[in-house]
Amino acid sequence: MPIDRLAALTDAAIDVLAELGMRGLTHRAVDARAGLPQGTTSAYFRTRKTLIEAVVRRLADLDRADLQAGGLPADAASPTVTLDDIDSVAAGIAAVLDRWMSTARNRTLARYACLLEATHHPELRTILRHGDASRAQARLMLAAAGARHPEQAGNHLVACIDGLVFDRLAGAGARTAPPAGTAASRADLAIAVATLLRAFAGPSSNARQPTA
Amino acid sequence: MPIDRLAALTDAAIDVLAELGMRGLTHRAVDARAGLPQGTTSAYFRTRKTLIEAVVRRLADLDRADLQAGGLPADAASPTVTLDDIDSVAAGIAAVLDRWMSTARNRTLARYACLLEATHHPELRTILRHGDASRAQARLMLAAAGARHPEQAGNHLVACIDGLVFDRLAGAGARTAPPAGTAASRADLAIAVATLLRAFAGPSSNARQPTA
DNA sequence: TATCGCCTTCTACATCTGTAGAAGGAGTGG
DNA sequence: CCACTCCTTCTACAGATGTAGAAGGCGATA
Repeated sequence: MPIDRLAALTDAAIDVLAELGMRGLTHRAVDARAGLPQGTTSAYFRTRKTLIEAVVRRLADLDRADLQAGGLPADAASPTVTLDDIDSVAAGIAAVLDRWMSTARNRTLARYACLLEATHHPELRTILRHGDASRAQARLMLAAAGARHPEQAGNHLVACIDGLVFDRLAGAGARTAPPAGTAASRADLAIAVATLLRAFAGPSSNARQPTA
Repeated sequence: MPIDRLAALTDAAIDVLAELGMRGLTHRAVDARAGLPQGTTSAYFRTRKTLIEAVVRRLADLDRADLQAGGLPADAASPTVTLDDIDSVAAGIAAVLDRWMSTARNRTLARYACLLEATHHPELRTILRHGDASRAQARLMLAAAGARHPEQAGNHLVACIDGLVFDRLAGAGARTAPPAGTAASRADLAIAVATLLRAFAGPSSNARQPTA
């Protein structure tokens, strides 16, 4: 099983997923998209489930590589990023997000499709731990900044940032927000992210703790 | 075309969509779910596209009804809600969100599936203006609270709140956050929403404006 | 009551999809 | 040169799916 063949197939599958949706993800569609003869995908992934699992695994791998390339340690063992200059941190995060929405648009859309799929296929959830590394980073950042409940605040922060991305890709933001890949998009995102960082790092996020 | 029959079919379709995903949404599956004889859905919605459009329309209708029942004016002509007591406003919003994730879970999941679908079917986007009313409300609230760029801040706010919901339904929050429908869930959501309201209403969200 | 129109239900069928296995071919070791 | 193995490609086929139209039933109207 040549590894480049597998990568080509799973990458094609990710594109198909992004462009045709979960419904369009078929063995034959992946063959066509990859420019490989019919039957190839079926030979490598005998069942559809294995195909989807391969996609999910590949998404996780690509995300990990992405994080490392962006300078953030994926294992979160070393807290490199601090909140000394919130605006520059926000700008960095905004740049990553903007790439997710432009260059890596298909990958991001495919990930959302898989997240939705994991809702009724729990076995995907163990692989698709999207954002786990980001979450760990966020926790460390917020803890270092003095947040009183960094775990909770980190979860909220990452969920909100994800919401910004989803909104621009699939929600109303697709109409209203500046188009991805532009400086305006990054600026708008940076404003939102900076606001979030300040909010969740500051004392206002510690007003109360859930009582139950 | 009896209206109750149509409603039964589209409601069943929403359930199918939430439980089986876009791939499982077939005429026959809707028949089965609705407990109606095979061929019924096919008779009412000759093509699959009309079925999906009916689902999207129904989702929009249900959302509108939901907002009105919740006391928020759907047309946003009258700004009833102010930010005088942020915590109580946040608690109210949290209650609505928690209902979306428990009682109305299927509907919410179906909406996300349709949003993703609208990515490659633009004609759905005109119908599925999810959150438009909420956005208008948010703008008014933030403007009344003195935000400098209420339009932008409102968009960010609604996107973030949606992110909180999506995270709990399909993301990591499904594992980490307190289960929907409980007081703990509402409390946790209320903390996050209050933080967001304070952040986007306050001056910190007005640090800069996109330059382009 | 007979006829008509409409709503419902059933059936047909071409196409698509998932999955398995056969056929072909290139490289390797004897 | 032959046999063997593995990878690739092709073909088969059962079942699902989208869609159209026929058959059946039921109330209204003359």
